[in-house]
Amino acid sequence: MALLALPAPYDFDLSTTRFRAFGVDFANLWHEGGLHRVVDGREVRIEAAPGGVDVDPLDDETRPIVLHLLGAPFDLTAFYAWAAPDAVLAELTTRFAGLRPPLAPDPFESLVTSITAQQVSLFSAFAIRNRLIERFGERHRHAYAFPTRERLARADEIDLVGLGLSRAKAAYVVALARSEVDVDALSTRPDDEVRSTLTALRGIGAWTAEWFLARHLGRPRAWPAGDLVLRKAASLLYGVGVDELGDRLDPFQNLSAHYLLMRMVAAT
DNA sequence: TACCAGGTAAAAA
DNA sequence: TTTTTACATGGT
Repeated sequence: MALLALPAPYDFDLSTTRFRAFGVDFANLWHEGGLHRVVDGREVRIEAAPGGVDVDPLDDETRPIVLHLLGAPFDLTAFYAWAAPDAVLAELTTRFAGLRPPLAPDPFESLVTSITAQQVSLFSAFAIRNRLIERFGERHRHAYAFPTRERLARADEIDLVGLGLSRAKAAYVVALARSEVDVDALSTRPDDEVRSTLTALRGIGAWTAEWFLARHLGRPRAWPAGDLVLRKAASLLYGVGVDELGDRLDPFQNLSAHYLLMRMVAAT
């Protein structure tokens, strides 16, 4: 076990809320106060520590992936300074100081996770996704490795329907796995090209493409305007439409979205 | 029991 | 071209 430093401020428990708030997450498993995830075939445990997190094992293989998982690329200092004049965000950046949104380490996993979350409640989505992970993923000591693209490419749509996906979503997932699209290559493409490439695929609309930009690539200006909770936040906290709010939050739409969502999850 | 939930594509108008 | 509908499960 070794210390992995993260830029201050960093609140590990707050930042990992997503992995617990909607039920158990088999791929990002909370166990005895730590986060367990399979990285390159090995289960890694991450727990809070002064100045960052303790990671076991920490080496050249796990370090860059864990840093990405924990949202290290985000510049919270610049965001907080920029947010100060905005009454809503000033309050949220104080209340949720150290919230660093996690980033999905794998592009295929990020897309499949979003597809399972389309339309249905996140409690429902997590339950269905866990069954998908259990059926097609690989179990380690505690956490599961998320199903690989190769494994899902060989899957039968009917089996995915049996796990609770709609017939349409089952077809989206299998077709995505079998497609020719190089999802890893998207990381070097500009936002608009990522959007157009992804939305050309069946089952991936603007909402899913935008969350890919936000939660996998960590692009600062990603703004899932179609998101139901963001729409509620725009109306409730700002009294404006979600598109107008997106313009107002430029160039920190992504971090703003995460702080607004945390506010909505935390209620009141 | 019904209805809604961090959408999307296809059908109908 | 714009509007409506089907979809599947979990929580309330």
